[in-house]
Amino acid sequence: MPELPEVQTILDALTPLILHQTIHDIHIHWPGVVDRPPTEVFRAELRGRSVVKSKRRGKYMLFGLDDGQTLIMHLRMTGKMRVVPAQSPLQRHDRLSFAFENGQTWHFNDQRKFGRAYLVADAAEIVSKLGPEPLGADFTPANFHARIARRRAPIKSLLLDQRLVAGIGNIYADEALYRARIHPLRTGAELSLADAATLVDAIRQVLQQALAEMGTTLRDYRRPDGSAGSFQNSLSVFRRTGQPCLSCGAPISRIVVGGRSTHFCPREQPYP
DNA sequence: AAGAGACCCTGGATGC
DNA sequence: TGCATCCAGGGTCTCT
Repeated sequence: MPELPEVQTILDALTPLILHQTIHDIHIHWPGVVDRPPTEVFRAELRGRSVVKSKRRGKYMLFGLDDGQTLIMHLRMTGKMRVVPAQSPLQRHDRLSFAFENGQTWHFNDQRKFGRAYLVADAAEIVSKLGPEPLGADFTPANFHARIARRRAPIKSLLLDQRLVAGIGNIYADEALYRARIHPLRTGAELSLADAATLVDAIRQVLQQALAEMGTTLRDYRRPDGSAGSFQNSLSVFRRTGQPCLSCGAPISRIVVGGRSTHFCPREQPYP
């Protein structure tokens, strides 16, 4: 569930708590959390290491280690991070814990077991398939339009395709399409260059605002200190089915697109 | 190649 | 109250 603004907010809060702290033990509470390498290799390689830099790529968190390897984590739907004293009790759904020499422990908690950890020599192994960062310089109307121009899938589905643009999930896809006044079922091929430019701008604006508000808390998302974001108070369409459009008053519609619930204003976002 | 659907899980909400 | 069903913010895989 965490999308770009939530992942960035979590990483910003987490980084100062773990940077340059030496890991002296690794506890894998549920082995499926480690995607690669095999769990015993994962433990052996990480013991004695420290994180020397961190960054976000799409919805992935990348932790550069002092030996040059990269620890990559993805929160998927319900993943959370917290850093607490070592004597603090484990919580239900804790999947992976890193104990530091400074007496603090970094826990990864994930109710639905979708989240994953990867330890790789080259981060590209995991993130090279991702499209451009939506807030980066190469996410331009011309580039985006060129990549969707021959696609017949609904634009809503294309926004969720991380190979086209990285970091957008269901909430911000719906919110961006509303701001751009584009119906979610319009296909990529139907969108003009001007439409693409409007959408690129809407994506940037909604993500920037959500970053400023520290993300959207619906049920599970929490920052590492347990506090919530506030963008849920700024949602225009997401999970507002039947409620009046903030612009025209028409009731917000909910449909399913590509298996995902999709919310839009039928008057502000007409199907042409 | 691109698109649709199943699947991985747990638990909260809803319906009977 | 108890039980069944549906639903969830993501990503990957298979099939067509």
